[in-house]
Amino acid sequence: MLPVLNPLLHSELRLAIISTLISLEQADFVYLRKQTGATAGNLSVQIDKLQKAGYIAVEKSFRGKMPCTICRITQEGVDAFEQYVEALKEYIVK
Amino acid sequence: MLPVLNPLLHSELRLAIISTLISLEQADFVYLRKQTGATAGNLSVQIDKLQKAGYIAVEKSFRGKMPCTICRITQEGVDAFEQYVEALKEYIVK
DNA sequence: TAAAGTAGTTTATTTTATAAACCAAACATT
DNA sequence: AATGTTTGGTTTATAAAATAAACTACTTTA
Repeated sequence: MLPVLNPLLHSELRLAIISTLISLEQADFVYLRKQTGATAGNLSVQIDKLQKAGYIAVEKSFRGKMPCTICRITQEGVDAFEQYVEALKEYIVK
Repeated sequence: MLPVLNPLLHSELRLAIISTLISLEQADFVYLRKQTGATAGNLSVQIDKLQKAGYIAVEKSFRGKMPCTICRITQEGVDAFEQYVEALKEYIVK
């Protein structure tokens, strides 16, 4: 039997967010929008889900006078991602 | 920008079906149920979608007196899967 | 012949993803 | 100084997808 794919990570946009944060360890909302091509609303919702799961940490501050939302991956997020990738390999590597 | 993941393949169950058929090139409904752990209803629906997309070919026959649904991957399905895997690598390989 | 099992399909429900609408503040224009 | 536009989001509504539950049709077994 094929392993279960963590449903929180098996979503294009959430995977894109995590994937970006894995190699960058910090990115703001605007950067994530550009990197993922997502709409602001969708990005906002998915960031929220990842935060509630403890996979990312979100810090709201200001850059100058503009609001700025900074995201970082947590250790829990790194672990979940690595497990997800291992499971995924069972599907895509013969 | 990260590439788009074919939404038809970026689904745990449909990916499991295609993944199984890639290495087996033929499998019946019962085997797919065991391999994926899916319910019969869900499997039926997802097989249908893959067939309508032209990614698999479905042949209904009888084994003795029991109905038997045999699935095979098509060339279109192989191509789509390979493209999907390439896109996915952008997400999971740093 | 009644009950239970097999191989599915159809339909209804729940969950998820996505888009559209909105908000508050900043900046730029006339 | 009001008016419109852009930025950086959030909230809410809608569409699409996954899943489960119910059903069908037939077979096997007791």
